[in-house]
Amino acid sequence: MSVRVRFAPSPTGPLHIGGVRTALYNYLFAKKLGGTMILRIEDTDRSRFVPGAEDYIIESLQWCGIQFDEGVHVGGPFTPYRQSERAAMYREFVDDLLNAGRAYYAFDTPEELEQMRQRLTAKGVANPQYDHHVRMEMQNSLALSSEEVERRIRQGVPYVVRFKIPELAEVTLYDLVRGEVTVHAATLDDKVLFKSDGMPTYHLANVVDDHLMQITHVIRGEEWLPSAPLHSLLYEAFGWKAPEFAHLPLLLKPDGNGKLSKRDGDRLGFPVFPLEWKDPATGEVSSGYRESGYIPEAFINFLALLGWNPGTEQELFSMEELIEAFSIERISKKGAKFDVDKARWFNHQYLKNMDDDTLTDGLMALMAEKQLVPDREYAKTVTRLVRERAVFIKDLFEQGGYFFQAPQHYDEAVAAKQWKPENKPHLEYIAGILESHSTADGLRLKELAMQYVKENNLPTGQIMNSIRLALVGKSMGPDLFEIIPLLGVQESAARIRKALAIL
RNA sequence: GGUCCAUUCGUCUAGCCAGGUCAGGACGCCAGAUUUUCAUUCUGGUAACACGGGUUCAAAUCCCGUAUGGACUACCA
Repeated sequence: MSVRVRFAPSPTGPLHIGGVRTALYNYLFAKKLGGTMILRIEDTDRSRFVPGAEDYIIESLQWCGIQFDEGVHVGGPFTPYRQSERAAMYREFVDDLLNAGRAYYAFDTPEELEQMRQRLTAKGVANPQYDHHVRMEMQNSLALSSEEVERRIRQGVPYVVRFKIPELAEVTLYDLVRGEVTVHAATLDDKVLFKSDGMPTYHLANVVDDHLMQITHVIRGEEWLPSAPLHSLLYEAFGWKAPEFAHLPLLLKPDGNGKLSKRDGDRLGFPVFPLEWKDPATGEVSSGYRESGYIPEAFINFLALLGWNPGTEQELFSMEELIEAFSIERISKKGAKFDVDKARWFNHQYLKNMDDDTLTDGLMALMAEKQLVPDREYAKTVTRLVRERAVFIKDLFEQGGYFFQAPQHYDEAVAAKQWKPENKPHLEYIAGILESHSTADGLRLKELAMQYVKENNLPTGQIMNSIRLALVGKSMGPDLFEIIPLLGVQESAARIRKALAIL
């Protein structure tokens, strides 16, 4: 049977990078095995629905290069792929469980539930929950007479349907990442499967849909591990073969411990979302990798290696190479802390491999935002000169802005160290050399300038750095005699004279 | 509190399943080389098997315990 996996997010907000990684691993696994990748939207909680979240999720995954064969946005043989639109079909499965005695009606109000928990806590019960200890003391079809149950249902008393955890010693399931996971069945509670609003809970819906959609492998976050035994029991109760499970380790905060959360990003200065997100209710904006200048391939490469490794020393992977190299066996069990520096390093690697034209496009766009319209060929030459200094495309402007605008001020620390009054006449003289020669011949200019420096026994470093300060405004950039021809000898000389007048 | 999961350099990790290597790589950091600066590049360095028992000639690797961390513990997913 061919492999079928699904990524099943809830449209309750922007997609977290942990979610992106889950989607990525599902995708890599499916493609590696020639399988099918499905996007299913789990929107059974109508109170948490956030407008725009579904589109955001789809756009994010698209940006990442994660493609779907079936799903809410592309259709497929198991449509609809949005659980709210599948609402009607869950009822029949609940009835099957009810008829088989594997589930029961429960009428308890939230207040009664709360009282039960308090009562158990007062009695010193370590783990107060709706389970075999208390189910016969509650308002449900196990404890009530069938006449009473029918009466309540007829009168429209709100109810939920709960799963009756079977009285087994333990439940064992095999996880592809962790091996056997065993829990004592007695510690499981009678989870709600069907809510009083007529919608299924996650537990029911995901099992039913995974079965109906013929999902072969459930690859999801570790936060689902505790409820996996319940799901396993549910498959058994339905008489269905359970899919294989793989629970992925969590993505942790870079500092301290704990699951990476929405707030960490802005607190620590890096995005936790693939795309920028504006909360429709509060208007609060959270930054995204795309807007921060990350190259999607670099982002994906970095993310893939957070919790998985190929077992070789290769670090740089295209999506195709990731697919080729991927295997669930090599997923780590340990949660991974997010490392911003490494993310930046990956971006730098990818940026270095981009061609001049693509980078020039980026620089041109940056300039346009600043109302500047440089000559494209000029911008391309600038790009060539400064590209190795850039981690992000936006750095091209940071690194090469002086090619378009003369420095507005001079770095004080550099000035204090390199700019000496006694050198001023010499700088004046070098400006003169520049003015009297052709822009085209950088090598010749360098020769002349160095010759002058040597003949007069001048400190090379001070002179050169002073010229650099005049042209660039600080101590950075390519070789001076690569800068000067591009700037033009007249402009270069003018900048030196301006600096001489000011400093 | 309870259940479950995890634990190798600061970080991501290889090595563990099939015990025997100076515990390897990458990011970061430090130093050096190059250079008129910055960056790149190159070279070198720093730095880890959570702890305690056991099994064994030999344990990062197998077993037990402890500690620490995390997830879950809703009519949320």
